[in-house]
Amino acid sequence: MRAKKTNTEVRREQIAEAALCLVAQHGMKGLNIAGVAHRVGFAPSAVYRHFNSKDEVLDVVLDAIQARLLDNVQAVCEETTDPLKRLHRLLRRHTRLICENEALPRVVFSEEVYSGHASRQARLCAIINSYLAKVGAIIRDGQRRGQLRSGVSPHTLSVMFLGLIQPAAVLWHVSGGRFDAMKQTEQAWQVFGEIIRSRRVGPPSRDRKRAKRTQALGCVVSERLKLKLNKKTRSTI
Amino acid sequence: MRAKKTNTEVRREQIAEAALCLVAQHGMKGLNIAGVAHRVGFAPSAVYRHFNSKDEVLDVVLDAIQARLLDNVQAVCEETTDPLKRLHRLLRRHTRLICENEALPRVVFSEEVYSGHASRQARLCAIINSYLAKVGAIIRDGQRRGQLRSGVSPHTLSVMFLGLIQPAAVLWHVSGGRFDAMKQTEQAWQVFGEIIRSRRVGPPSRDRKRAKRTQALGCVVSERLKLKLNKKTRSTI
DNA sequence: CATTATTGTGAATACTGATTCACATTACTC
DNA sequence: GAGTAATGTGAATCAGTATTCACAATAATG
Repeated sequence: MRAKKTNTEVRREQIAEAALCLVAQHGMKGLNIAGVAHRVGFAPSAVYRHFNSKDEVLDVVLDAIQARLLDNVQAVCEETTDPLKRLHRLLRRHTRLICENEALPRVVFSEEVYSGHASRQARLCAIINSYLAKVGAIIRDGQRRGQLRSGVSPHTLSVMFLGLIQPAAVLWHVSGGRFDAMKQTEQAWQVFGEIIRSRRVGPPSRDRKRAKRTQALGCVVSERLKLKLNKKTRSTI
Repeated sequence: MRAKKTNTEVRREQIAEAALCLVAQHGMKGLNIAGVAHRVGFAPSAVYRHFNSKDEVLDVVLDAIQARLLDNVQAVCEETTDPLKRLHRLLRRHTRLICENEALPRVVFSEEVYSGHASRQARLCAIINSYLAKVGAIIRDGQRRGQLRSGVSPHTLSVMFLGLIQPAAVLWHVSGGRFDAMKQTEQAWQVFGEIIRSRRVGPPSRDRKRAKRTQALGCVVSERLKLKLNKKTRSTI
């Protein structure tokens, strides 16, 4: 039974989808031309009508991953304008995305992307940075509007934001789903959210007369610490 | 020139070291029997005098990684008894460990460990959990001694602690060392340290008469939040 | 309908890497 | 020093997988 002749654009999408699916099920070692072809309903050699090499298939897989990550940011930005809510929702979305698509971490951390091919590693770096930039923009916006604490660079905070998700995702993954990543990130958010909320800056505790709080959960940070943080604010990336 | 006959115990260590070195230089794909043998000064087939399979080589590599991680914890525990200092130093050590040994993330996130072989994935899970348990013990100790805030489970905080390191390490790695992971974790520590320091628990801000701070950088957390966090405190892992 | 470009197929190729094995050499034991 | 167990070697085997190619079928075009 010969496969029906189908337009290349359609085939490319089918192949990308099949690839993601295979990775989710069997990891990157399951991402072979024969497997992809079989899943599409192909002979292996047919793949080469639509891609020049396996590497090109991986490239479109990365495209798909980038799209999903950035779509999440856009979605939360459309859902609400409150920076805290945006971050909270993004946290949830991101966690869910990773837990529901095992393919993502598998591709990202695969030899071929994470530490193999230099050009793809650079692409991954660019993807992460574009994501961090968008998260950073949300944070910066919140700082300007006075809803998020200033005194810590948005970039540092955006990396910390990522740090809420990553270990939870890793644990979820290596525990075979037994670790509750959503619960962990939710609890971590309570702690993290507490510290990124804006608060009045007060003097050290010896002189606490001027320390006034404007938020129910406000914290006090010393001027000294604030300066210290500001000095180190620019990352080299 | 024939390699000198050497005791199996010595050979096993040499092979494990060679494997780690190869992974650091060329990633997991560089970890092949021929490469290991060449680095030891062997013929490939000689490896099988000391290991039954490549899988067993990977197992001792995991042993080595586990040892390095846990050694760091023990080291900081011997350096100081102050929980905050312990965590801070562990953060530095861990970051340095990962940045100086690219092999670690490459092995941990490799297909063979992270998502391939189920038994090795379980071992990785056990390794991470033993690490988290030790970090959690430091935190619990600090809570009991009143130096770290209570109201958040040590486990949640230990995962967050890991979250300070992981994204920094990932960025350092994919940026080819251009991202300054030490700087990032140091800045993140300033923020994180601020929130895990102990503070007196006060009522919501409406009734702030009872809110007293015992620390210069103390923050106030509502009873409501504290209860909420306590409820979710036990992880399922 | 005839032509042509596109797409699909199966076999063949080439390469990589783990593993085995019969045999050689060396250290150790008595 | 003879015998034995441990270790090293080179060649061969086996399996998997990307890739190519000559040819077949099909859709599109005129």
